Order: sequence, then structure tokens, then C-alpha cells
Amino acid sequence: MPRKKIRDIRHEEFIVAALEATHKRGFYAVTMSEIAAELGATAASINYYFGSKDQLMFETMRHLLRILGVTHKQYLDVALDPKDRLRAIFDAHFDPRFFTPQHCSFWVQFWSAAPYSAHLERLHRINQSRVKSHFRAELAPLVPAPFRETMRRILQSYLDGVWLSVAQADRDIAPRHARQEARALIELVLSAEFGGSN
Amino acid sequence: MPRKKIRDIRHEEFIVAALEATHKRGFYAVTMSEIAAELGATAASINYYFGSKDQLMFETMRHLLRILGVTHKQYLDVALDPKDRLRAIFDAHFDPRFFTPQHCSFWVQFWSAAPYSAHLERLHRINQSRVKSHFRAELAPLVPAPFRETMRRILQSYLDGVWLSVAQADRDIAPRHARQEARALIELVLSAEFGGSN
DNA sequence: AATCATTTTTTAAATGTTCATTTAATTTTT
DNA sequence: AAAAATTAAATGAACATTTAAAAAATGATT
Repeated sequence: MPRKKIRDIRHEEFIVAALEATHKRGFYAVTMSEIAAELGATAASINYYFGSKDQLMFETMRHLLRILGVTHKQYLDVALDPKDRLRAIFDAHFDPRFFTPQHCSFWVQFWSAAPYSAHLERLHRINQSRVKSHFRAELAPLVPAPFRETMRRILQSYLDGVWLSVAQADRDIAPRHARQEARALIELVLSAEFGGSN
Repeated sequence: MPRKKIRDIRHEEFIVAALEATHKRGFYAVTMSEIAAELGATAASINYYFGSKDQLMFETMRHLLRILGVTHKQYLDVALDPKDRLRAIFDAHFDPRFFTPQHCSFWVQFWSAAPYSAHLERLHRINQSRVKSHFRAELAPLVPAPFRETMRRILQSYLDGVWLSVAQADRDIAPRHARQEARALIELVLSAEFGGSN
């Protein structure tokens, strides 16, 4: 069993530190020194490992996306029917591993910054189309084609909106509650009378 | 008829400039000089009128909130029934005067920055509770009490989410389309079977 | 085990840039 | 002439990043 390399340990540590410090101070206001201070380290060592502040933030978002991807897969693996598969998207986003104040606030701030950096924007586009195609695929067996895109956009906007409100801390963050509410919305969407097809 | 004071003219001009420049460069990246340059003016004159950059941004958001308030009132004035009144909230937010790329991106970036500034946070809290109570009031005659809060949060999160996605420019911004979709969601919410009451 | 050379990791301090803000003077309006 | 509006230039603070040196880990050789 090969011991973990220092490089990998630090990589992880600094990402966690970036999440924490960003949550405390804001995406732009947070400084390298503040992030390093979370670990009793020094700003220079962040550059030693990541090269730049931008790169650290980029890697931190990739880390979040990785968690999200793994979590989603786990829920899909136990999904029994199309409705479960649709729920899995929300369950993954609202999983306790993921749906924390730190993550939500980093998430929202990162995406609002994305349009202003080619680097970040690319990540955004990739993620966005991934989520979009998941939604489309899961809605296909559930919603007739003419209504599908509307329903998808409703669900997706709702998902983003929940994050925004959690990041602004005007809602407390019980993952269980978020899921419950998402399920209520899913029921609503699926119970719609699509011109008599249901 | 008293001529407009220079002070008021500049106040407005700089706010428009702030919206435009922020849209181009991002809430944090944008500099005083860039904002001033929109008008062929100089950074110093912003401070002459506003005192500081923070204050300019603050006033800019207040300006948006004022437009929103006025617009909302106009829609309420012509609403004929409870459903119209509920729609009025969305119609105001998605009014062409309001629902522009500049406004949306300022809006989203401002609110994601809000938790990190006491000044901005106060504005956020005030606005948030205003919107919340509007939703509550309009939903009261339409949705039975036990479901009302869930429906309110769904609608409100959706509203925020639409903004986020418009600010990220992965949707084009036809106000008409946004309204249409909001109406679809309203229908969905109101057609729900609340334990047989409908 | 102990020594020492080598590499890796870490830091303190130096650099240099980018602003917001201030100041003092100039231009424009009244 | 007095007041208001505007600017160019100065100021100073805050940072990310670089550099050069110190400290720690590694590992080969006795």
C-alpha cells in the first residue's frame, strides 16, 4: 500500500481551506494568506502547489464537481424507476456531503464569477451541459416531448435558486428538507395534465 | 418647471454606467475608472458624487429595487383576481425594463456579495422579506395553509434561479418567454391536488 | 545506527502592480 | 466674483507572485 504523497495531501488540504476561507470572507475578498492561515501555512506554499490563486479556485470547483458526480452515480445505481432517476439528480445535489454552507456559497460565487474568466467559463459550460443532458434523459420517459424542455428549465432554475438562497443563508440547510421539497416539485411537474396524456 | 439639477443627472448617469461596466467586467473586477470611462468621465468625480465605490454599488442596487417596486405596483393595479396578483410578481421581475442582461448580472453578483458586507446584507434582508411577504399574501387565497410555505419557497427559488441562469447567459433573455414559463409553473402549483381541496 | 549529500517542502522578505481615495488646482456654471 | 463641477496627479494600502534562503525529509553509504 503506497503511502499518500505529500503533494496529494497538501492538494486536498488547501482545497478544504479554500472552501472554508471563501465561505468566511467571500470569493473575491478572500486572500491567499487567509486561505493558508486556515492550515497554519503560508501563501507562498499555495503557489508552490497550485501555481496561482486562480488555479486553486479552479481546482476547488473541480473537486466539488467530482464529489457531485460520484454522489450522483451512487444514487443512480439504486434507482428503480424513471422517477427515482429524476430524483437522483436532486438527491445528489442535496446530499449532506455536498449541501453544506461552505459548498453552496463557493458554488454560487464561483458561478457568478464564471462569465468573466475564460478559464472558469469553460468549466461552467461543461457542467451546465452535463446537468442539462441528465435532466433531459430522465425526463424523457416521464414527460411528453412538447412540455419536456419547459419542465426541465423549471426544475433546473429551481435547483440553482435553492443554492442561491442557501448561500445567502436566509434558509437553514437541512438536506432532508431540501430533498422533500424537491420531491414535492417533482410530483407537481409529473402530475401536470399534459393535454390529457396523463 | 425646475430644471433637473446636475447632481441628479450625474447620479443617474453613473448608476447606468455602473450597470453597464459591471456587466462587462464583473462586480469585483470592475474599476472606478472603467465605470467613469463609460461616460468619458473620471474616477474622481464618482467619489465627488457618491463618496466611495461601495456607495455607488449600493445606490445602484437601490435603483434596481426602486424600478422593481414601481413596476410591481403597476401590475398589481391592473390585476383582476388573486391569480393575476400572483402573476404580477413574476411579471414585474420579468418586465423588459428590468429583465436585461445588465440588470440580471448586477443583481446576481450583488446578492452573492451581500453576505460579506453589513451594508449590502441589510439591503438584502429588507428586499428578501418584502418579496417573501408579497408571495405569502398572494398565495393565501390560492393555496391551503399547510402547503403554502412549500409552494412559496418553490416559486421564490425558481425566480432566483432564472436570474442566475440569465446572468450566466446560458439562456437568452426574452422577457415574454420568461413570463410564459413562470405562468406554466404557476398553473402547476395551483393545479396541485392539496389533499382533495381543489 | 549514524553521517552526510540531495531533494523536497516551507518560509520570510522583496517586488511590483493595481486600485480606491485624496488633494490641490483648473475649468465651467451661476 | 463666487460656487460648483471636474480633473490630473499624488498617496498609500492591499495583494499576488517571485526569489532566495532555511528547514525537513529522504536515502544511500558506512
